[in-house]
Amino acid sequence: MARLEQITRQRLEKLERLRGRGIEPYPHSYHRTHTCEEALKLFQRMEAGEVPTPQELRLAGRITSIRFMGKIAFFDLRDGSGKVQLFFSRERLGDGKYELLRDLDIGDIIGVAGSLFRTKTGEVTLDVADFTVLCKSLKPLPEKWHGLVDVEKRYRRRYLDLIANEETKPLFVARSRIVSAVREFLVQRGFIEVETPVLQSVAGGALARRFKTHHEALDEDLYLRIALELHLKRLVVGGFDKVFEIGRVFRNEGISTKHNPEFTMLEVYEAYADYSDMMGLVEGMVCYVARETIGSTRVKFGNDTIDLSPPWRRVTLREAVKERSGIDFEDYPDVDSLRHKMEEMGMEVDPTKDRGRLVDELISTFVEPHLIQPTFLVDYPVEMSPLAKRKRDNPGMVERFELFIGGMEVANAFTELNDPLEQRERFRKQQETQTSAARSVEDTEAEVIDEDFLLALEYGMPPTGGLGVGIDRLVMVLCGKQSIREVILFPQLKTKGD
RNA sequence: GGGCCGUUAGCUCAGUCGGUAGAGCACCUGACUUUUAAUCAGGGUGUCGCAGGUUCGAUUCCUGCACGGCCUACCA
Repeated sequence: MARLEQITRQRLEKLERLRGRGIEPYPHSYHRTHTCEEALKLFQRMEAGEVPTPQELRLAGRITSIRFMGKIAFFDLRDGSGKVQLFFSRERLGDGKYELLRDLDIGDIIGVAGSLFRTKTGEVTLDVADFTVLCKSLKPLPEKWHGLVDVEKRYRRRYLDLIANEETKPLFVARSRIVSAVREFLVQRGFIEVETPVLQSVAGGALARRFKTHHEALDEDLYLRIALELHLKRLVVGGFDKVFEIGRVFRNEGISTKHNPEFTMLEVYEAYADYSDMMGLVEGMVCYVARETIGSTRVKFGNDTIDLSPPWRRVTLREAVKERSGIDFEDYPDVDSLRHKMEEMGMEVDPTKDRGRLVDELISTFVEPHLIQPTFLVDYPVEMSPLAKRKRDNPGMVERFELFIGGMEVANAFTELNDPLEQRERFRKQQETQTSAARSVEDTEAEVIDEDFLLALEYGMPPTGGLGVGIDRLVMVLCGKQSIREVILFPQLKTKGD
């Protein structure tokens, strides 16, 4: 700490020295003519004789390296686009201005004006005729060679990670392009993007512990949404036949390499479609996004290479579970028999879990870790899926699939249940099992049935296919990152006082 | 919630079989007109995560705590 204080003190002294010479270290603006990248490209074109040699360029950026050599000096200047080397000479700048360089540090932001040339070693460099301090930095940057390694600091001070580690910024640029490509794909197909409330009096559409908040003026408890589903379906009722939303949802559950309390979800609804159509849609979308962003449908993920080119493997949930665990859950039609079977196999089974949750446990224990290549698990038991329509030929099952890639659930889709009476009944059953499942204390008030949603269904929702995609996980797959924190700029960490 | 591991200078890391620490980068002083991990000569700047315990003495051993990582659990 003392070292840091000392460095800050030294920099404050430099700051005062600059002020003493009538230089404002934090001016309001600087009008650059080019970015670093543009400048380098321009010079190549100049050398090729395509454009005339310009008189003067103005660049601005952060100093990332300083090499003094007596009467000359080389700095590296970095902006959002790239890096350009700067050349300063006492001869050109004059004694007074050249001496000012001594009060600059790595990390300071400056504007420079000058002309480009190639050094002896061939690097395109700006011969600086004048420079302007744009921001004096008071803290030393992480070391240039190793960058910032400390994972906790990388997440808590992402700005330092972005400055110090070259690979961080491109990753988040890639994330941005992935989201754009998703949007493009859907918009091209006639889907309309909408925004629905984050603050909800009934947080439905999924079963997860909610974040609670309070609106003062209304004097009403509200919850952060845990899914986009119920509001988007209201819009389908209202005539948005093809609609989607990309938005943050919030789940008050554990944090892990695959879970962040707030994460980005895409939900798509298409009237007159069913889950098979959604399968084709997500297959096409992921493939399109991969080609548009990483330029390939093959991607390295840990020790595996994932091949995203369609068609993807489709296997029924029942077969997958049977294959991996040896249990055919159709043979155990009620909770007790299934639980006994699982206990027989030496699994520790939570006695409050209903049959749907037991099946879910079989999936996550036996099946999910093996689904590295894109795989659709198809046809789920009705107990696990209160918002999905029953299969045409098997009323115990629903038309639903989950998409797994890299051992993670990446998407979930179903043929939406649009029978308002059955929907009410399913909610009611869900509420029963849930209260008996002894949820956590703050959740004992359990899920209230969303009456307004049911009312909407009573007006009539066309047959509809719905799809949800975990955008963060999709980014993980496409960028080959095994922790969700690597693809979220500011992942949730515990507050640390210091 | 449980298990394992980590926390030493601004950054990246050594180290002390228990005698209060050291290297590179960064930083400070000086030299240097084509450097680019510049080089050369000097300079060590630290609550060794926090709190207890054992001990003549703890950064080191023990216990607890905090934060983080991985695993596990939880998780429609």
